[in-house]
Amino acid sequence: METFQALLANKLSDALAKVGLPKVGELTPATDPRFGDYQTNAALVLGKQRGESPKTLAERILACLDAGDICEPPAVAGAGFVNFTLRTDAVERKAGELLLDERLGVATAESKKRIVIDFGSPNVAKPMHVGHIRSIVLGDALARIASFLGHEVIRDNHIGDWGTQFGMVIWGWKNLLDRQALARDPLAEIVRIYKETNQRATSDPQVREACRQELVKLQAGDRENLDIWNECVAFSMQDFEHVYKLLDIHYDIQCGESFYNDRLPATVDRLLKSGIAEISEGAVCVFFRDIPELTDKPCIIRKRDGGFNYATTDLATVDYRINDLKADAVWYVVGAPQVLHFKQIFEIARREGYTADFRHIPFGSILGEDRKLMKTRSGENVPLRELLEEACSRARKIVEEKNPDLSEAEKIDIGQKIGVAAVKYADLSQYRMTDYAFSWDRMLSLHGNTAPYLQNAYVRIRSIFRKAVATPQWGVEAQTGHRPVATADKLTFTDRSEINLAKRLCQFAENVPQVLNDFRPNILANYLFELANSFHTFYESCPVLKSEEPLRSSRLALCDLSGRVLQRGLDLLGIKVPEKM
RNA sequence: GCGCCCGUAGCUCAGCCGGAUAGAGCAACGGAUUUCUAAUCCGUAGGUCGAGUGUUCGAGUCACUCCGGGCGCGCCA
Repeated sequence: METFQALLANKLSDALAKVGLPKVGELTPATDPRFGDYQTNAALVLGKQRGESPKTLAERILACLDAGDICEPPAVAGAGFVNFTLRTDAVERKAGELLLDERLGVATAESKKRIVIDFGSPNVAKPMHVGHIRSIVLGDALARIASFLGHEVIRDNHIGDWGTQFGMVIWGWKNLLDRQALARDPLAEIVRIYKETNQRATSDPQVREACRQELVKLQAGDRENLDIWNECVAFSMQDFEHVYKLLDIHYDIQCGESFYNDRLPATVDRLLKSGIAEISEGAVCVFFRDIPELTDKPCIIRKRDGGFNYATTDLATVDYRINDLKADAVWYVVGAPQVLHFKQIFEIARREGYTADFRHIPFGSILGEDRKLMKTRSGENVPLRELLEEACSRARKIVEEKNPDLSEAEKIDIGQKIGVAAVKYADLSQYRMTDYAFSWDRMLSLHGNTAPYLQNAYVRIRSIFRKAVATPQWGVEAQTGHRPVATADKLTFTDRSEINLAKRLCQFAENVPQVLNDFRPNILANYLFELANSFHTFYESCPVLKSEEPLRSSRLALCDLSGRVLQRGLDLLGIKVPEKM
C-alpha cells in the first residue's frame, strides 16, 4: 500500500516525463492547511534551472498530471507552487484499507540491513542515573522502529565492566566492606566502598598504589580478585535488570568491555603492523594528519605503561561487530561529548577497510530546574531507579484523584504505565541534541504534548468500545483477544474533524520511516501528539455511539484506527497504553 | 589555542534535506459540559528567529564573521 505522498510523487514524475522535463523538486506535505494537503516546488526548481516562468511551467505540468482519482484539481499558487487537496472519497477508501492492514500502511524498508545498536551502557559498581536515560530510551525507540521497518536489529549493552575503577572497588572490598550492608543493599554498599576508596586514593599515594596493584592483579587473572569482580558484576546486573524491567527494555547481547579484554593486544598489533598506528612518546597512537580538525588530536590506543584504554576496546568492538556479528550498520547512542572520540574510531575503522555504516547518534544533557546538569541537592547524580519510582508514585496519586473508583491494583498498574511513559515521552518528544530541562509538572501534565495526553486519547477510544461491545449489531464485533475491531464496508466522512482525523491517520506511514533519516523519534512523537489532538477534536464534535448509521460505523472505524495507530506509534517509542486511567 | 553543539513568544520546545504571511504546548485572558472519561475542546493575545554580511526567485534553515551559553581536545571512560 502506497502513501498519498508516494502516489502523488509518482504521478508528478509521470507528468514531468510526459512534458519532457527532468524529475526535480520534491512533493511534501503542505506547510499550511490553506495550501491543501500536499505541495510541490518542482516548477520553481525548473524555472530556476531553465530561466523560464515557474507559473507557466506549473501549468504545463498540470496539463499532463493525471491525479483526478485521489485529489481535487490541483492549483498553482504563490510563485509557482502546485497545491494538492485530497478528495474525501479517496481518504475514505484509504482509511478502509488501513483498517484491514496490520502494519497500518507502513511499508518495510527497501534494503534490509543488520544493525547493531549500542545503547545504555551503564557502568558496573556505579548506580544508573538520569544521565543514562536518554541513551536507553532513544536507543530502544530506534531499535523498535528499525525492526518494525524490517531491519534485523541486534541490541547490544556495552557495559562498563572492566575499567580502572575496579582497582578501587577491589581494594575497598578487601579493606572496607561491611558484609551486613552488602546483604541489605549490595549495590549501595559497593558504591559506598568505591567512593570511600576513591577519596582515600586522592589524598593517600599509598592507597592509590595499592589500588593500582589490585587492578594489575585482576588483569593478570588473579583468582581472588576475579571472584570479587564477578560478584560485583553480578550485583550490578541485578540492579540494571530491575530498571530494565521497569522501563520495558531488553537486550539481545550484553558484551561489556571485559568481553573484549583478550582481543586488545591483537587489535593494537594489527594496527601497528598495517602502519595505521605508530609509537609516539612511548604510547601507541593513531594520527590524522590529513584531516584538518583532527591533526592535533591523535587517538591513543595503548598507553605508555602498556595498558589499554577505551579507544582500544572500542576498536576491538568494531572488529567483533563487523567480523563476527556481520553487521551492515552500527549505531552508537552515546552523548554528544563523545563526538570527537567516535570521529576518530570511525576514521580508524575506515582505514582498516571497514565499509559498514557507522553512526554516532549524539544527544544533549538533562538539566535540572536550575538549568544546570541535573543533580540531587547534595550534588550527586540522581539514581535512575529512584527517579522512575517517583514518576510512578506521582502518576499514581494523580490517578487516585481523577479516578478514585479504580481498584488498588489497577491504580498501581496505571500509575506505572503513566509514570514511565511520562519520563520516556518527555525525552523522546524533544529533538535529541537539545539539552532538556527536567520537570515533573510538565511531563505529568494532562495538557499539552505529554504522554498522559496521548494515553488519554487511547483511553477514551477504549471506553467507547467497552460500551459498544454490548451492542454488536451496531457494526462492532467482539474478536478474540481484548480488541473489538470496527468494520465498515464503506466509510463516510462528512464532518471537518472526521476528514482531518482520517487524513492524519493516513500520514502515519509517511512519518514512521522519516524517524531514521536523522534518528529523530521526536518526529513520530510530534505526529502522535497531532493525531491525539485531531482525535480529541473529532471526539468533541462527533458523537459516535449515539449517531445513526452509516455514520456510526464510520466513526467507530475512525476510533478503531486511531486507537491502533496511537497504540502502535507509542509502542514504537517504547510506551505502553492503559485501558483506563 | 583548536574543534563540536546550542541560541526561535514571558517559560518549555518544534521547524530533517533552503520554500508561501515562522508554529505548538505551558502560563495569561475569554468561551463551551443534562453528552461515548472536561484528564477535553474552541477562541484571543503574545516574535527585529542572538547580531551582521553574503549566496538566490526565495534564508530560522546554507557560507563567513562576531556576541552569548555549554562541552570536548596524548596516556580517565
